[in-house]
Amino acid sequence: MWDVIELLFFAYRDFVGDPDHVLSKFGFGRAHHRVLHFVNRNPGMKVADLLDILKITKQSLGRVLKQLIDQGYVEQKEGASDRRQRLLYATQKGAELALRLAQLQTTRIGQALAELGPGAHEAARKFLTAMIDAEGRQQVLRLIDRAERAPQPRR
Amino acid sequence: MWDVIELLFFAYRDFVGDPDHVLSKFGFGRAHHRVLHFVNRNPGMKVADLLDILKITKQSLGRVLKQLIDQGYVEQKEGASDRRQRLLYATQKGAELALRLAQLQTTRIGQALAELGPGAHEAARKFLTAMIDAEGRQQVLRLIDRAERAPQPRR
DNA sequence: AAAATATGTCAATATGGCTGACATAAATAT
DNA sequence: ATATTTATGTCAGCCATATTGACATATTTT
Repeated sequence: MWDVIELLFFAYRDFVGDPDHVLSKFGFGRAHHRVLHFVNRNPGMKVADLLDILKITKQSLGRVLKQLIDQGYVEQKEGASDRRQRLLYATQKGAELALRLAQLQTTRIGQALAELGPGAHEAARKFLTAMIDAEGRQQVLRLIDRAERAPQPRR
Repeated sequence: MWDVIELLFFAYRDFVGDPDHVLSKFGFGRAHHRVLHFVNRNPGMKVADLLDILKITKQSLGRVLKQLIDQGYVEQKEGASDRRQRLLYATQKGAELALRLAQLQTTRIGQALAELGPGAHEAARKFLTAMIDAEGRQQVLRLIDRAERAPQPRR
């Protein structure tokens, strides 16, 4: 088990290291990446949803989100049914950056899985899923599933 | 691939969440955990080794390490052959805390692997290893291997 | 009209990174 | 024997990202 603890530490360190390097050139950090990633994947997301996913406070989110909006990576639209809501969308510029960052990570994942056999993707998915808190796990899977089958940006 | 990106985010979030909760009661943070963990696993480690593993600056390490030493979780000994070195050891108190934190994580890992089939441990290990930067990967594996076969605390 | 909700904002604080400069002791090289 | 390099520590200041608590606004629900 101890080996898994340490491998997870090192794997995650390198996994986030790729995008970190690019982000620093934009004056952004890991926090911006997370926000941009989830907004891009789930267009029309509410602020509250994002807070729930990231498990941070709205004050923490506020600063980062404001920067992304001010610099034109994310935009807000009033909710149609509930005008209090600010639905979040990645702009084209935002989507491009999100894609670029995700590609660094998918490249790493792709190479890793290619080194291993064919069942590796499924095995990794199952392992990671099982590592998530039992509560919340269904929610996470729903989120991913919904994003996966989404018809893509609706702006 | 995108699912793996997100699953890794959520899995890691919950994985470090367990110890974070305990650490906050001690006035410690994630940084203390990492230091204590590696020192406990690799008794007699040099400061330089630790810096290399954690990939942080000595100034960053300094503050955290000082707290662990001042509060009796870690102790330093002069290197036998090279008296400039400060070899690091977890005290009994430190080892106990490290163990407690590791148990939270091994419990999570154990439950996850138990949910999956018998080959899951090996599959997880291989996947995580393949996710680590190719350079450094051997070094990481050697580190883990050495710790694994170590005869335990030599103090 | 009152209460609850979604969001934003102000102010203060903590943690854990960073850079740069400088200090000390001990080992190594010339 | 002196000079250089190495291992470590420390001071001072900066930045990013998180926190809590209090309060403000607009809108929806009761």
